[in-house]
Amino acid sequence: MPAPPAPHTTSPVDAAGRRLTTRGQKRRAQLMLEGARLFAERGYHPTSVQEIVATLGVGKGVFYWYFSSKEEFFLEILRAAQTDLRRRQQAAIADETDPIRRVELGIEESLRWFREHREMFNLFQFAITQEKFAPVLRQGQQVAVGDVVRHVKEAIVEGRIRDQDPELLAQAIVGVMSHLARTYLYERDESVEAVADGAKAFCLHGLLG
Amino acid sequence: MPAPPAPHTTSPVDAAGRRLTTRGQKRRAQLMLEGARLFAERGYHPTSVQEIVATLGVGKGVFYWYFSSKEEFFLEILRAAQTDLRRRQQAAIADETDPIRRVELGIEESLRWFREHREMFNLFQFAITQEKFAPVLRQGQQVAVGDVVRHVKEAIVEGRIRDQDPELLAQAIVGVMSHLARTYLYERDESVEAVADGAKAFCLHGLLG
Amino acid sequence: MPAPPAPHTTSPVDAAGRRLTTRGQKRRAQLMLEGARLFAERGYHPTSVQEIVATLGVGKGVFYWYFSSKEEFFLEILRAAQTDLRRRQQAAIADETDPIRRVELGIEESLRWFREHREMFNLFQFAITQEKFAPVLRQGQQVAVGDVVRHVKEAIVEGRIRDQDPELLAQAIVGVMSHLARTYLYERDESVEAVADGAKAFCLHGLLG
Amino acid sequence: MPAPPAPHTTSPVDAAGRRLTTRGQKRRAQLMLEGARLFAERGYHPTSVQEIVATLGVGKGVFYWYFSSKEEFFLEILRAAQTDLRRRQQAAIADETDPIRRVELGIEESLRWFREHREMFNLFQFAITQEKFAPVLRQGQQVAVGDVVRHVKEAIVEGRIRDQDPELLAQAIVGVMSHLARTYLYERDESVEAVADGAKAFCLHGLLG
DNA sequence: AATGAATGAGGATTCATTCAT
DNA sequence: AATGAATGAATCCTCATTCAT
Repeated sequence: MPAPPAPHTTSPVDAAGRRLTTRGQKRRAQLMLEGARLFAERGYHPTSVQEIVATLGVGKGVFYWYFSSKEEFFLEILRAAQTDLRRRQQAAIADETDPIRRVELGIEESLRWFREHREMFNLFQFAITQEKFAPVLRQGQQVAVGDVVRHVKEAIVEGRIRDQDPELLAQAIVGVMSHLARTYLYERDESVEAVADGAKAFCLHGLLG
Repeated sequence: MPAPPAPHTTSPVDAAGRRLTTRGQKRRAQLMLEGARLFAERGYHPTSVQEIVATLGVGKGVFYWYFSSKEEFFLEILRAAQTDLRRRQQAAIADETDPIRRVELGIEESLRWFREHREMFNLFQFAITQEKFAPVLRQGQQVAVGDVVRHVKEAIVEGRIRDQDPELLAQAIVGVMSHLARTYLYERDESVEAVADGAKAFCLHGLLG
Repeated sequence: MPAPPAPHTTSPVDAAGRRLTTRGQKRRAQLMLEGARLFAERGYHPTSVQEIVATLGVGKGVFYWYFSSKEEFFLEILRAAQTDLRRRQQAAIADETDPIRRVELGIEESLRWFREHREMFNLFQFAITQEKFAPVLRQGQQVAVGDVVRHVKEAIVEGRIRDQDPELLAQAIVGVMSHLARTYLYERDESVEAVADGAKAFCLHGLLG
Repeated sequence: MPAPPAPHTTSPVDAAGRRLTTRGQKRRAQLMLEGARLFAERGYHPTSVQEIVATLGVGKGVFYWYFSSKEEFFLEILRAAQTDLRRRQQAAIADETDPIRRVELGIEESLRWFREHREMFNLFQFAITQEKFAPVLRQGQQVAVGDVVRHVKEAIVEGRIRDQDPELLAQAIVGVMSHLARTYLYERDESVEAVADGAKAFCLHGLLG
């Protein structure tokens, strides 16, 4: 199966929708990086636009040149992160044909990504609780679940997984992964491999298996 | 095994630590109920103290008579909810001696509680993302995990569960439960029983079992 | 010259003008004492009625039983202090016939009183700057100046003081006294005697004398 | 003796420490002028930031663009006034070599300054009673006293003033001056010259001289 | 005489956003 | 593209005062 085409990402634009120069793209990216960091550290509401631009040593005008509002800015961060995470997952399983291995590789790569993007975990978790942001999050998660569902279905067809609701299984996997990521990756700073092994074992065999 | 004594909850006090009259206790509870509802609906930061008291038709001073700050108020809500959830879990498993059944009953009862207290789910989720509130949440979750760990250990001793890190197993269960609660209980409004069955099956047997 | 009759102090009343029981008088005095202390320590505005009653461990109702408002309460404190100071000055000079000695004794006794009532100094100073309270203060100071003026006039008649505006001299004396009290009595904690000697020397001879 | 160089005043900055444009400096000065006026008229606490900005017809944000807090704003006013007063005193005595004349010129010029800056007198008086502001005031007063002390010492060396504690003398002079300023300059609206003459006479000769 | 509870106007401060330059 | 300045609604919280009991 060929790797799916890279998701069509719209090229970065300013608040008025104009395409950006190279320098402009750098600024925009800088803002999003810094914003994600600060939002993760202190929360969305407690972080002011002022703080974000001050950290970069620029004026407030810059922010509103690139983003139409704080809310849109945050959404943009969420979207970009989801896109990036998905790309990484896809790349990780591209060469694997065994559906169960694909699930395992997906878990591993996801944990690796979350390890590298600590900030985003809290941001996702927060976003899901706010009506304004939840839709974007849900959509992204649905995509991720959809990916897993495909593998699970394949494995059910092959008779390697009991015949159950594939989506429920996929959701459960996502639940295990994200909770273990928070607990072991962030709170206890354990290695991706250790956590991934635990997650894979539990997801495949449960308590009794 | 006798039901454990109800945890000694300190009697409600006002912002200055004075004990409350019956009327006062009622007001305090009213505020917390309404506060939880509003925080869940619109978020902690977007909900103002003004809105909370306005909903009850009382003056702003009332709020600060009972709570020293909005932050403390929120913490109080979190603590009370955790205490209540735990009480319910304990009560549900009190008469069961089989450790694996205990885990199952715990899952069921937790989902039932979350179904009845929709508001609290989002609140917990949000709280865990904010440094100010996370400690309280983590502590409560640690207690819950500790409960599960005890059952799992027992079952490992009895040779009914493979010998693995009991805490990791417990954490995975919590992860499954909370993610399924969000997805199926809240977003899709399914029945507690259906979700509980799915959760139990996954937790006990995993994908392959 | 006979000692003037003790100033007719109206007997203490509650906020509605009713005469007080012995116990009531004690409470009232307690409140004023504590209020003066707190007002001096943190300022009039920054000190809340709540704090005053809390220090005495009583409810807010008590305060409003005895005083009709915070403002009136403060005025009452000022009046009582002025009355007390004057009584002490009068008593100190009662037996002295030499007008210049009388001025000296007045300076000494005033400094002694201020030493014993540190709180009141700041309160007076503050009150004089607020339009609401200044009239009471001015009136009290005018009385004090009037006392000195009488002695000075007498001394001028006797030819012992140069013929100048007696009030200006009296005011100057008051200025010296209060500034030296602040600087040496409070800020540097020197003895009443030392400060009094300095004040007397300066007031009698000036720089050149 | 050449006039000392004007004290190096740091150029005005906004609340975050950034240097200001010409327009910004004007605004900042405007705010301080208006603030001093209002604080003097109604007191520090009874005057709200809202009132200050409303008087200038600007938004509340303007205030916090230039000053980090109401407290800091007040301190800034105090500091600026003290600096200005000192500059005037220095300028007034620059060309005079006789130490006693210097004291006299200092008294005169100070009274003139206070006449022109009625607002500041009350502000100083108030500030000295509040722990938050007193340090700044005391420091300024210490500088003023130090100036006088120098002249007095010189005069003592020349044998023109009796050998006494020069600082006590200086403090007494300050006391006379400020009390007479309040009484005659403000309450009775007399001329600077008349008050200055009275003050000088008293300070040089005292009652008896 | 006294308390706990309530009121609600008002205070300092923040902050997303806009605008002139 | 970017800045400094400005806006003003909204926020949390305080506090003098009142009231029912």
